[in-house]
Amino acid sequence: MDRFVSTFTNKLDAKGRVSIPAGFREVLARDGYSGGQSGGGIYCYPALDTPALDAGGESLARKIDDLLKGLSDYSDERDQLSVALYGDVHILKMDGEGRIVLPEELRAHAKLEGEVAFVGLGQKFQIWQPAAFDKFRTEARERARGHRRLFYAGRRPGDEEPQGGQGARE
Amino acid sequence: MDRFVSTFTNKLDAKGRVSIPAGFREVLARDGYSGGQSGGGIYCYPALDTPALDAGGESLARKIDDLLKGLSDYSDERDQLSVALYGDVHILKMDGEGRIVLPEELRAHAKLEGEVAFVGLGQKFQIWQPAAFDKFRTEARERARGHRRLFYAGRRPGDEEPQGGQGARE
DNA sequence: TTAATTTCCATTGACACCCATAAAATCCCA
DNA sequence: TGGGATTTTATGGGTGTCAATGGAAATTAA
Repeated sequence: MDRFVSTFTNKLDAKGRVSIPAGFREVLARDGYSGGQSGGGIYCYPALDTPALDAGGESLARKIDDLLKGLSDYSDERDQLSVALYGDVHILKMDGEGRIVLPEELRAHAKLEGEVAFVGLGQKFQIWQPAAFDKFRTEARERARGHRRLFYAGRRPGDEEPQGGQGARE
Repeated sequence: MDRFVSTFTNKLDAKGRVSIPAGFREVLARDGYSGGQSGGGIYCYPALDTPALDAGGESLARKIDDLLKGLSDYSDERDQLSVALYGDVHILKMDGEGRIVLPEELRAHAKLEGEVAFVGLGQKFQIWQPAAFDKFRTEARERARGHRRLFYAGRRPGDEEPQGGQGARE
């Protein structure tokens, strides 16, 4: 696996620790995660538009860099984005059991307590309060339904989806 | 065989396991299935519009990737679509006997218990509760009959339904 | 020293892996 | 071409392993 996929719910203990799903740990390892001082760690920061946390490894960090490079050096826009993207970033490292500690600031933004949901989004993953995520997911599905029309535009009706009906039988 | 065709019904055991039809396993193997960590596994997620599961191999995964590539990186829209497309995906791997374990979330969406039907749809396949699929299939036929006039009016004769006959039967 | 982390160890339970059996399909040869 | 022999599938169940979790010990900070 080389991208974050699927959703897992783990427990946040009294010390603020939570296990990173084993599958995500593998992706992070491939992405150049190094617990050691030199490099990596997990990049984690409050999502801009939702009560969730964005998180990922080196490739996510590089991506943010690239995004900023595109903006001229002394623009207001760049400054604002820099603050928004870098200012709240926390670099988390895993303990021997693959757990991280979520700092208070991050927990507060996503209103985390008790249980947290890890949601794979391909190149990065998000951390949600499970109930909030359920709601968000429902809306996301609605919208995906709408977008599907775009995806399949230009195809012949009945292509791809089985709705055409005469699918297989035995 | 290089695509999923026909319908097979297998048993879901007490551990939530079910055998993938041997024919489908072959297609998956060709599609680059690799039990190993690096690559594939079977991609499986709740269908958007029906109480069924969509499933397939690498080519299905790539298809999802392609859909997301078109979206700008840090848009809210992308996050939502990512959730709908990646967040619900489960990566299932087969055991030595060619079985997969269906997680509770997936079983719930399709109301699976006891027996499950594997329905080949060419590039991917679906997993249904057998009774629900029967019902769906007959209703789909009704609808198809009703709409056919609209769809194909004015077309060249012989341009019949897209999926029409070649839908495998067994 | 007291509080707060971080590291280490123990428990639990889910799941991957292994072997066994039954049913079905395929082969093969008289 | 019929039917026994062989191989493949499907399915059931035992068991070892690892992920997730809880808590103690050790280290650092204040």
